[in-house]
Amino acid sequence: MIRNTPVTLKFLAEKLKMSVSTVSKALNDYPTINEYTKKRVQEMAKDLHFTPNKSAINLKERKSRIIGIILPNLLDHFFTRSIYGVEQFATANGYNVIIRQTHDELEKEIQAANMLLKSRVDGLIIAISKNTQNFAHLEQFENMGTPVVYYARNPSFNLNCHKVLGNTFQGSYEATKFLIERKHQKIAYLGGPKMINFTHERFNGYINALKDFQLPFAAGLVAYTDFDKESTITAIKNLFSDPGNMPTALVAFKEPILFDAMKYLRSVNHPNFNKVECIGFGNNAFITYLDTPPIASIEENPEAVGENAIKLLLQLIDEEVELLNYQKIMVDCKLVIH
Amino acid sequence: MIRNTPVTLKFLAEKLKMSVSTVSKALNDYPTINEYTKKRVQEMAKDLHFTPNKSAINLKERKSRIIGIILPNLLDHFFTRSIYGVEQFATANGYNVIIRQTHDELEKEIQAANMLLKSRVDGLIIAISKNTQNFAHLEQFENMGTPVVYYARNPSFNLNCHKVLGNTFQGSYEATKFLIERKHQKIAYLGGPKMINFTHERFNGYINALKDFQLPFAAGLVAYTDFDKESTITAIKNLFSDPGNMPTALVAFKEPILFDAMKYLRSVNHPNFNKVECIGFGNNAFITYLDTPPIASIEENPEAVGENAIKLLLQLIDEEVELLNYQKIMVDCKLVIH
DNA sequence: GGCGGCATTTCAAACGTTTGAAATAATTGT
DNA sequence: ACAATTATTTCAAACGTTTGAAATGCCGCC
Repeated sequence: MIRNTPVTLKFLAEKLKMSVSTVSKALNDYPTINEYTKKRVQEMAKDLHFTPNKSAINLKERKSRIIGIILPNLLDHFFTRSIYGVEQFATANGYNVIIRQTHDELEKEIQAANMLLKSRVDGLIIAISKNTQNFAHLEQFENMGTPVVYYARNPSFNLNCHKVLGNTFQGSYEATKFLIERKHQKIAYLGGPKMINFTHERFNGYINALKDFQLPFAAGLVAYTDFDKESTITAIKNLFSDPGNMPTALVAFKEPILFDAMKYLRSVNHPNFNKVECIGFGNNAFITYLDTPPIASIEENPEAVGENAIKLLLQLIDEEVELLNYQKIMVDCKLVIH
Repeated sequence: MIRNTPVTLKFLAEKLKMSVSTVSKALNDYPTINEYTKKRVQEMAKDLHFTPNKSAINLKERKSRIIGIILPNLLDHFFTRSIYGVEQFATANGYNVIIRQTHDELEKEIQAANMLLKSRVDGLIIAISKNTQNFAHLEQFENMGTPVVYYARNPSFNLNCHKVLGNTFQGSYEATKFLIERKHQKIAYLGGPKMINFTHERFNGYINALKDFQLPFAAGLVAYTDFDKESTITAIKNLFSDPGNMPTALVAFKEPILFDAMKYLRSVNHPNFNKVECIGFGNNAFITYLDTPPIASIEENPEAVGENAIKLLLQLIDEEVELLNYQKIMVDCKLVIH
């Protein structure tokens, strides 16, 4: 049986022949309400399956108890895992989470931002798309006093904002150092899209490790891919083209890229294939199923990144942290040896 | 600069020295409003970055333009991919999506359902947890006239409800048939948790294919796992324990399970290891990176499942389909040969 | 019997929007 | 010039909740 008249406070009040405010206060356990009245109201509410209307409460309280999260996609394990951290902590604190994917398209990001703005989310967590250079659609939030935490992807440096990021420099450094300690002399770096800041930070980690251990840098040992298979193969061809400068190890921007690269090397029966020791960012769960897994992975701890982001956001919402007192939180990576 | 007074219709009205209703109607392009007035209002709204308050609109319109999704988790590629279908279609129709994970715990499912009920979602799409036997927490929605679409996981048969499911029987049948046509005589079936209806439907597909092609059924060729590695290994040990009844092919409930199984067989150097031809449900993108991939995969088309679910839900919301006219939509699987 | 004081309930406004009905202003025709 | 018509704007109520202030009822006490 479907109920036509919705069960509202008013409806309960009429049934019980008392005022709306009494009902409201009884349900919210006000001390001025008579115990017996409370019991009557609460029983009736239960019997009729009363559920407070959140829209009304939100309107009254000028908040939505919703936090928005904008990210490139959910197929990338980093983001999926990061959401785990966010969702768990958010729901434990009574917040719902609206997730919007951008597929790395600025247009979709703007659309999502506008929709979430209208929905009056209490806060926003965002991993910007790789094309985001202009932040007007995100600054709107702060103009309205809605806190925004940038996470996972680093916006351009001149933007003042709250950030929670993987310490990608450190991860890259450790991986390179690890390979150096294994006596590699020619370590290649396969970067991601140049639009993503991490590409350069990881490069810096790589280059700094080389420097610290007095290894020479060779431009021929660095190449970039745009995530798609084609450009990865082009990049890997370039890296392994100079017979006098053949890499024996590789640090890759991301594991799926690394796997594409390894697969290509194997498919062309590259003479050095099983000598090359590889490390990629990610530590994908599927690695255990590979016959020839990379020697190690850089575990980025996405759950911790997500958790730090939501924790900071909730502090900003509760004004435990000043909105303009910009925070930067770095989550260290961990080298996992397979 | 953070604005203290929120930009509301009232605020605009005061600035423009006109009534709230004129402003509202101007922004909604009412024909009775003077063109010049409209222009003035719209410009002012733009200048002051007016964004209508959704909570207020929701309250007025008695809807939220939010649809809820409850599912076990986001790490399973099936669900992640299914969300893609839902989200795309939902946002194209002006709906936001709130996703809640249950981690297959009934308690969390109930919690999520109650929260979404309070939030007055306009509709719910749910893949029930493996422990869901009682549906009281979900029937509340229909009592309020909020449509619910069960998807991906099949609730118990005596529940009258809208369903969008993968045609798991057909997928299982095709896979088995394929293996039979490759002249296998001893085909094993590795099922999932017995609490999940699909486990049995897939078994039926398997058994029917055997029957149709006059292959005998052997109880020793069937085993079940509970998703975790340990029980998978126990199951696979059982399947491959009888030397007189050694399987030469395997249909598995899900690919990660299959990979665990294959890995185990390889690790113990099982004599039959590279003779066994395997097929699992999923068609995981990762397969391309395996050195010894399964011979084929059952592609479940999760995006299509999600898309059908949201399409049906929107039709129910728009009352294009009667709420009590229960629909059952089956999405066929496709055998993908590697 | 009237009154202070307490317990309990109700009033009324507010949150920001929408919308049919009513009011007002502008225009037309005669 | 004035009613009749049309164009435009405003009023007022509603959506469902919360909450401080005001009202009511009840008790004992002198």
